[in-house]
Amino acid sequence: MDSQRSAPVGRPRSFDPDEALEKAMRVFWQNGYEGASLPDLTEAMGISRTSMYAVFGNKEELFRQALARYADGPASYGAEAVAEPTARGVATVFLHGAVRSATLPGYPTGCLSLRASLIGGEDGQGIRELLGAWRDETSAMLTNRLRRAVDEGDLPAETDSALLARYLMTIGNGVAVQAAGGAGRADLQVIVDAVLQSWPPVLSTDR
Amino acid sequence: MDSQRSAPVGRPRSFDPDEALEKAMRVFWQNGYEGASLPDLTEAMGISRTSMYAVFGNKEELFRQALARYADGPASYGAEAVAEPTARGVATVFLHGAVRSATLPGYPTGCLSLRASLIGGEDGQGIRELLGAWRDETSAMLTNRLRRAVDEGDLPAETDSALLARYLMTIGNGVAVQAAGGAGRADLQVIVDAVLQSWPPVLSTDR
DNA sequence: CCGATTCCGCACCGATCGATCCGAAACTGC
DNA sequence: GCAGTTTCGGATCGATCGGTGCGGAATCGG
Repeated sequence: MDSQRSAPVGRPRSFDPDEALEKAMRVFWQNGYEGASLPDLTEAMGISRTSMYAVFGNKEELFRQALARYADGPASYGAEAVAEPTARGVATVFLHGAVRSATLPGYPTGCLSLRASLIGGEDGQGIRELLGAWRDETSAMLTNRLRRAVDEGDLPAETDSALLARYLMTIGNGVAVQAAGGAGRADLQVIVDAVLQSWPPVLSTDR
Repeated sequence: MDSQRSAPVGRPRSFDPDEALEKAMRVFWQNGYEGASLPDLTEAMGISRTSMYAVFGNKEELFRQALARYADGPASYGAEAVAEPTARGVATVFLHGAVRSATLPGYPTGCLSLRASLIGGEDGQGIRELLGAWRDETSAMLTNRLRRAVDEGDLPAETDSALLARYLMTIGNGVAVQAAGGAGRADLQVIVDAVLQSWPPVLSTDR
């Protein structure tokens, strides 16, 4: 309804919140949640401490919005993957997206949520819950999509779709860690191609 | 030479350094390097702040020794793997070891070095170098072993042993992340078995 | 020009970090 | 018993953390 406030009088905002959020995302991506200090963030965003609190509330809320931007941007390959018409396409887009996202030129390597989640401390509990929820959401999205593939006959009837989703996320996580450790895009591309070569994997529970 | 000091007179040590190091390792494993505070560590070790500094020097040195204990204990599967007579055995022991180590009952889930490495901050630089060195050491160990397998005809002649080692570490890292996220041992076991089902993987650089 | 509004720089808060220092208690060999 | 040595709890240090409050500069509508 009211896209404009009641009385927008006074000094206008001198910076672009979207651009500031982009910078904040990169800092969190690079340093993790607790590793990114307020001076780090505000300096990168080009705004003062005061403005950050006025616009975003606090550090945790800033991270929430940065994560949302991350999920819609560099990490949108999950949503892209489930839109593929075949299960093989889902796996291909997902793993290729993981490689591309973890080795984006001009961005930190690896995965933002991974760098931010593997932290201790009691204050980071809300952050861990947030990241856990996002991870579970991705997992559920993949699981549902793969189950549909089973129903459609695109995957063997005995396929455990949840386990197969976990399989994909395991490879994706490994790719992210490797990228954070300095692995190049070409190497990781070859690795996920090798994984995709044996699709679908034989996830036999019995041994 | 002199296994005993010159004049061991005075109050004897009232705690077992080895046992204390074990406790410290668990705390680091659970909370990461920066996430483990001095009170956390000393309380778990059952010793005072003073004693910790007297015995280990500082927090970073304590972590070094805890990591060494980790590498010789729960994470010794890397060394065990390269002792296998076949490349398939190497991969099997490595991946099964990764699963077992990441889901040890009574221990934190996941991988100590992963939890400790993915942190920012400027003070953690020495820690990151230490963990990077250990990772590179493992990588080199696997690479050399796989190269030997190529020389012995145990793997195809055109195999890129370094890339194949990276392939194994990628899966292992993914397993560690999944375990840290709550994945159970049985699921991860099935996943790595599926990976091993297509051994050796087709790591074709050309597409 | 003027009041209103919003920005920013800066000082400040309590809490926690790793690290150090000190006095008292505990145990050794003589 | 007596010195010598080491342990321990606790106070303390400087630095940094996330978060807040304040005053001045800048920019709007009127």
